[in-house]
Amino acid sequence: MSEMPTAYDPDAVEGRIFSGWSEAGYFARRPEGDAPFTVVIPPPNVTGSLHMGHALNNTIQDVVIRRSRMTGRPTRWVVGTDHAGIATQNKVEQKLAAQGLSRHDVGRERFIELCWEWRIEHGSIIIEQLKRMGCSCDYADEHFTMDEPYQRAVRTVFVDWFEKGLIYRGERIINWCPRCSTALSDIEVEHEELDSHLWHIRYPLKDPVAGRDHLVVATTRPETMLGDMCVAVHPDDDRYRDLVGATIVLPLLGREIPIVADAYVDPAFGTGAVKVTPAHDPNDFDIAERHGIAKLNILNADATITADGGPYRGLDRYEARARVVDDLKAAGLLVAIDDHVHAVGHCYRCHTVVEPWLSDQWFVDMKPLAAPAIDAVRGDRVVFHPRRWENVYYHWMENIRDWCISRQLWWGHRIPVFYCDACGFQGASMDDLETCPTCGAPVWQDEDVLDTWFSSQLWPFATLGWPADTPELGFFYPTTVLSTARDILFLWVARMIMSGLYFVGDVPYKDVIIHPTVFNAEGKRMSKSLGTGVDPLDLMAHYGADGMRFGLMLQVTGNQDIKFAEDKLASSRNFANKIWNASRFVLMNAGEDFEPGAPRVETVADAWILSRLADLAARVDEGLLTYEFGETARALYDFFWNEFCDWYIELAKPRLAAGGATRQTALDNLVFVLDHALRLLHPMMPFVTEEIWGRLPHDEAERAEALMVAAWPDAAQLAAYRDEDAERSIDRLIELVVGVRAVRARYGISPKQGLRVEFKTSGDADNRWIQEEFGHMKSLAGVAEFAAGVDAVKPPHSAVFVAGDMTVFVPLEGLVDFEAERQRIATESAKAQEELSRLTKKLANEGFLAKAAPEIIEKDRAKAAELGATVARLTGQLGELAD
RNA sequence: GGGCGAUUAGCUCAGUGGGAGAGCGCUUCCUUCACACGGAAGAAGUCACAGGUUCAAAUCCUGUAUCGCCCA
Repeated sequence: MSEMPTAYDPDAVEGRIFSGWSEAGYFARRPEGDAPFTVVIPPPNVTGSLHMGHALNNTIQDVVIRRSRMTGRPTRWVVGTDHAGIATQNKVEQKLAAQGLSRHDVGRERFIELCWEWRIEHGSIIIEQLKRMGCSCDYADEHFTMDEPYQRAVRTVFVDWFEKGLIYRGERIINWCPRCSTALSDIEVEHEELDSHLWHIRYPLKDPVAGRDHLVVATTRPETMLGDMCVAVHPDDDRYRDLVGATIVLPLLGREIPIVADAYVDPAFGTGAVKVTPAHDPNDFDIAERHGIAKLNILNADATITADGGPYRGLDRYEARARVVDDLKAAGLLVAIDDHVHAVGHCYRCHTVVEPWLSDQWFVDMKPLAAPAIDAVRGDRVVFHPRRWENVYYHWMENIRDWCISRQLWWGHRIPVFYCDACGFQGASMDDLETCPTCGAPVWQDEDVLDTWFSSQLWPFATLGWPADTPELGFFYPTTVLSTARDILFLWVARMIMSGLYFVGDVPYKDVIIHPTVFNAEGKRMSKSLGTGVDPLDLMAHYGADGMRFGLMLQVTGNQDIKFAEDKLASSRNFANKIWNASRFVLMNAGEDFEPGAPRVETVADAWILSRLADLAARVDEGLLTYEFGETARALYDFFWNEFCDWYIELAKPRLAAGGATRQTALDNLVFVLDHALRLLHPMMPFVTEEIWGRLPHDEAERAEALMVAAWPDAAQLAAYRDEDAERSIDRLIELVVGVRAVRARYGISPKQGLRVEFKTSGDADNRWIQEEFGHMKSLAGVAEFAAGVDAVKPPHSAVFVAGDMTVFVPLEGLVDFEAERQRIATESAKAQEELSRLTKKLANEGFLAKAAPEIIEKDRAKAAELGATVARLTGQLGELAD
C-alpha cells in the first residue's frame, strides 16, 4: 500500500482511474444474462461542447448505469452524437465565409465533404468531455446519425411512411428562418414577448357604402399589407355588416381587394377588422382557403420584399416596415399607433425572427402515429418521472399538428424522393434512381434534407441495428430509462415513442426522467453567448469530477429547477476529501498485510453502525430506483460524515489504541462499513471511491477486480443487522456527550480538563448502561469520573441539563472562578438589561412607531428580541452558579 | 386566455398529518497523532397571506398575492 497524501487530489487520480476502467473493458456491453439495463444517451449536438445541462443529465445516467452494472445486470449505455443539420452547416459556412466563400461557391458535393471533415475534426470533443466526467458509456460502439447504417434506417422510415401515405408534400404556411434559409417545424420556434405597436390604418373603400368611405384595420405587422388579399370582419359584427362584399383599394399599391365575413375574426381585438395576408400568416391562410382568395407571397427567402411589393421591392422586412409606416403617415392613412406586446417567433438555433411563409414542404401526418403513443403512456408502458410531465405530453399529443420535415439545407439526410419531368413520376426509393421507373427518362432527386429530429427519433432502435432484426435489438430493446431535459420532450421524446411503437412494435423505454433545468445563480437561463453560463470543465478543475457530480446530485429534486449553487460543489469536494481521510485513517490502522474478517458485533457501537449501514443501503436503493437523486445524495453524505466519521470512528479509537481482539474486531468492522459505503457512493463519486477501494484489503474473490464491477450491497441481506435497541442506545450516548461538551463550551473549560458528571437516572438499567458507556463518555466528552443513581441530587455550583429521562449534573467547583465569573456575567447582564429597557421604551413610543422609517423600527425590534434572549441566558447561568 | 411549478434560516434548498432540518455563510473556542477541504459548541425561521378540514397542518382543501416556465 502506497502512502496516501493528507488531501485528496482529483487531478492525480481521475485520468489514471479512467484509463484503468477503459483498458479493463468495463465499458463494453455484456449482452448475456437476464434483465438487461439499457440507456441511450440523448445524442448531444455534434457541434456542441459540454454545458451544465449535459453535466447534470449525464451524471444522472451514469449513476443509474453504474448501480445497475454493480447489481450484475447486463448493462449498456449507448453513446453518440447527432449531425445537427443547421448548427453544423452554420459552422462550416462560417469557416467558408472567413475565406470570402459561400456554400454555393464550393457546391453541394464539396460542401458535404467539408461537413464531414469538420465532424471528424471537432465531432468527438463532447465525447471526450463525457470521459472527463467519468461517464461509463460503451465508447467502443459510438453512433452518429449520419453513419451509413443509420442513413439506411432513416431512409427505410421515410420510404415506409411515404408509401403508407403518412408523408406528403404540400403548400402550407411554415416557419421560415431567413438567416438559416430553411423551414423549421412548429416546435423549433421559440416565442418571445416583445414590446411593439398596434398600427391602425385607414383602408379606403372603392365606392362609398351607406355613407362610409373607409374602414380602419389594426395590425402588428404593417409591412405585410403589401400582401393583403382581403379584409375580414366577424359576420355578426353590426359595425361592418353593410360593408361585407364591398371592395377596398389597398393603400400604397392600389390593389382592389374584397371585404369578407369570417367567424375567425375577434370583434373585440383592435378595430374588429382584420387585414388578411394569406401567404404570411397561418390564420389568414385558412381564411383565404375558406373564401377562395388568392395567396400572394411578398417575401423572398432572405426576407426582402418581392417584385409584388411594387415600390418596396428589394427592401429588407424592417426597412419595408419603416417605409410603409412613413408613407401611410404621409398619406394621412395612419390613424393611431398603440403600444402592444405580442409574441414573436424566433429560430431556436440562431434566434433570428422567423417568418410565417407560404412554401412547398414535406410533412408527416402525425395523428395516426400519436394515438398509440398516447395509449402507451396512459397504460403505464412508459412512465414519466415526475409523473406530472405526462399531462404536458398528453396535451401536446392530443393537439398534435403535422410535422414539417423538409429543410433547405445540404448537410443531412437528403430526401429520397425522385421526380421525372417527362412523365410526372414522383416516388420515394430505398436506392438512388437515375432513370424513371415509369418512362425511362432521367430523374432528379429532391434537393432538401430531413429535419435532424427526424433521424434522432430513431435513436433507441437505429443504434441497435434496426432495420435489421439483430440479436442486440431483441435483447436491449425496449431500453430501460431515458433521461432528458424537458425542452426536448416534444422534439424528441414524444417522437421516439411514436416511431418506436410504429417500427419496432414496442415503446423505446419504460421510464423517462425529466430532470430539472440548470439555471445560473441569479435564476437566469445559462447561455454561452450571453456569458451567463458556467463551464463544467472549469468546475471539474476546481472541485474534481466527483465534486461536480455529487454537488449536482445534491441539487436534484423532483419539482424544482436548479438555481445553480456552487457552494454545493465546494462542500462535495470537501466530502470527497473527508472520504479520503477517513479511509486513510482506516488503512493506516489496518496496516500492510491486513486480512479482513467478517463484521461482528462486540459493542453497542458495532451494532449501531451496522444497523445504520443497513438503513443506508435500503434508502439508496429506494432513492435510485425512484430517481430521487438529491435525497439519495444527502443520505450518503449524512451517513458517511455524521455517523461513520463523527461517531463510529471516534468510538472505535480507544479500541484501536487498546490492541488485541477488540482492535481486530473494530478494524474488521471499519473495513466492512467503509467498503460498503464506498460501493454505495460509487455511482455518484466514481473516481475517489475507486481509488480508495483499490487500496482496501479485500477477500480473495474480489482482490483483482475493480469497484466499478464489484457487487452492489444487498439491502435485504444487510437488513439482518437492523438493531433498534442499539440505535436508541447510541442516540442517548450522543445526546449525553453533546450535552457535556456544551457545558464545556459555555464555561470555557478546556477539553483536557477531566470532568466529574453525576446522573439522576430512573432505574438500575440506566445505571448499568452508564457504567458500560463510561468509556465512551470518557473518550468523547472527557468525563473523568461519574456517579449515577435514582436519587442523585444537584451538587452545589453545577451546570444542569436534561437528556431524555435523565438529569445530568456537571459540578463546576474548582473549574470556574465563581466570583469572577459571576461578576463578569452580572456586569454583562446589567448592560444588556439597560439597553433592553431603553429599546422597550422607544418601541412603546407611538410617535416613534408612526414616524420612523420601517426598517429602523424593524432593526430595533430585532435588537430588543436578541437582548431579551441574552438576558434570559445570563440569568440562567447566574442561577447555575449560585447554588 | 389555459396549464404546471415555486414561496421554509442571511443565501441555495430538503422536508406530503404528530419533535422545523441540511449545505454554505455567521459567532465563539480548538492547529489533540485521518482530515483546517478539519474538530467542538452556538445564534438564526409568523414554513407568502387569508379562510377551512382535523384531536393535531409547513404538510390536506379553497381562495388571494408574488415569481418562474410551458402552451395558445
